[in-house]
Amino acid sequence: MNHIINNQEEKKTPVNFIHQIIDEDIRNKKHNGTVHTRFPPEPNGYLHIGHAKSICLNFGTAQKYNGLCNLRFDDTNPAKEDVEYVDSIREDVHWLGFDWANREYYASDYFEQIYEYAVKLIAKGKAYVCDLTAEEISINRGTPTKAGIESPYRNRTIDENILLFQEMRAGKYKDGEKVLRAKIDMASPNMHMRDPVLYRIIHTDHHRTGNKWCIYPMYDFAHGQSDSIENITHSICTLEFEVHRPLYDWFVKELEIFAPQQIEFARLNLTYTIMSKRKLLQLVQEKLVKGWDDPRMPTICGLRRRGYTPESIRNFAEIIGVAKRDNMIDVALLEHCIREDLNKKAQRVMAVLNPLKVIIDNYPDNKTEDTDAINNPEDETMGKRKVPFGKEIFIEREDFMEDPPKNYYRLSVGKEVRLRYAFYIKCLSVVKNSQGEIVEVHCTYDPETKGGSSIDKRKVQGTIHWVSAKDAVDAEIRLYDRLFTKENPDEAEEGKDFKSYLNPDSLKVINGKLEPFLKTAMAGDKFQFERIGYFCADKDSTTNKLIFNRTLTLKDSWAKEEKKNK
RNA sequence: UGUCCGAUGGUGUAACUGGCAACACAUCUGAUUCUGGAUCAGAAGAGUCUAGGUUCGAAACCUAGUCGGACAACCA
Repeated sequence: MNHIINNQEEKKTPVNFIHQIIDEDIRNKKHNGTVHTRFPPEPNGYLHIGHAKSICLNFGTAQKYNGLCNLRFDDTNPAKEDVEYVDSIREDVHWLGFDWANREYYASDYFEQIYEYAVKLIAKGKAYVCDLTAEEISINRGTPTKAGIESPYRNRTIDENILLFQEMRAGKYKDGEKVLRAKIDMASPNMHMRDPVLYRIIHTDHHRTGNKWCIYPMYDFAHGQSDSIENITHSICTLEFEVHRPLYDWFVKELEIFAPQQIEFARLNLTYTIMSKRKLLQLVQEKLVKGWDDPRMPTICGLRRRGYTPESIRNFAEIIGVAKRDNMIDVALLEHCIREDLNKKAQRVMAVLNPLKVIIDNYPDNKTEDTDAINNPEDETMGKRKVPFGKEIFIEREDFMEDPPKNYYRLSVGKEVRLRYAFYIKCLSVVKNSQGEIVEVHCTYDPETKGGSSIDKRKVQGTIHWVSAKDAVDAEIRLYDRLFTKENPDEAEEGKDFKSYLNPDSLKVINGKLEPFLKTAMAGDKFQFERIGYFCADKDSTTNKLIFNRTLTLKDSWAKEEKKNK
């Protein structure tokens, strides 16, 4: 029985093309049916939602096929890399919910082995030391439509090459003076096969190997070999490496080592978001955001601070699928994923962000009482709490209107609404200041409606949230919105760049009134402020100052309605 | 005037590998509701880039074209 259900479920979930390839490999008993993947970040920046897609794919694939997934740092360029990034990457992958046990590897762990591979290539007459400058090499490489020309150093003897390469390693030469190149084909239609550089000289300390090396392998000469050393069966990467695959395979063949299979998929693009590490770094360095973990950033740490859950991000990665065509996914889908998750989990609470004072004229002057509020209507096990009620309360300014449109359910003079979990109140009058702004609303309450329902079952159209003025807790609320105003900020018009489309309203800081339950909120705690949105306590909070980040608003069909009428 | 890759509703992903396009998001109705949330029911929206071909039958296979992307760091 169980079996049948599982089968049906499997049919329902579409199998992406990578898993189809793996299924086929397993059928053919390739690698004895085992699957071993890796997630290979370069520690030169923080991970973002695009990496999350890759992480979920690599670790998820290993899980699905009962295989393993390594975490491997691709640290072959000491000039750009740093331990700060290593630490953040570790933290983010863990937070997303994946574990690599003791399989934390570094390409730099393999430098000695990779060096030996290079020597082997030289010995086979398949690599040579070249004295051309970077610029000369670039010119000689030709263009995609024009063949390159061979380096004058291409035909050095094997012995000479071995010696020179040893000397490079020994530090005899300055940065840029010599490189080791593969000897392949300067006329290849694939630019990457035109005698690519294998090793370059960089006299810079490496975050792990210190000053042990002054020559470092290039990506192409390190990545595939690292995969091979780790017995990676399926080396999953993004589309731009597709043209590198012939070179990847060439090294494996010439070196006669274990052959992983490189498979490429399309990277994630999100509307109203930039994903380039370089551009994200620019936002941080130019202080256009407050750091890598600014809640507006698409970084994992930014999303975490914004209030996203790992589950929601994993679910998102699952839903968007994996394919080879370029894509631009609507952020609304990401937002749907977090709403769906938080709706099930978030503690409900009442908070007033734009307070308007309401005085209940017929409520006894010094009385206070508790009302019972449900913590999460989606999850009974979360129980109830007490919310204090009194003569003076705050309600949301938007929940009162002097001349409301016909389908306005909320409070206005002469109308009755329900205060959530408390009483029905009816508005009598308003008090205005000299500018004509409403400063107070006077109401009467019906003592027979405690808890929020009346004995006579009379209907009220609206239910609004409130906070007892006397008991309210003040808090700073950071209202975040999308960082860019343009769907694709990378597609800049003439004379503009992505920064021209930064949303000036991506952060608004206000002060709100919260129900006292929130007093003890800890950084990272997530709540639904009823009728407003999802919020989470920020790490900037202190014992005497609470700070909340808005993760996102609730869906608001009234706002939609209002927009339509305009 | 190169090589490689791709093209299915607004967006993304499917289609048991040849049997007349499904799911999710978004959109719009309606029901329901002590959150204008959630939930439930429903609607609209593509005939699969184009042209040929193979076939009883093509989104799928073949050919040509069109459009889009990647590739000319001593970056990854």
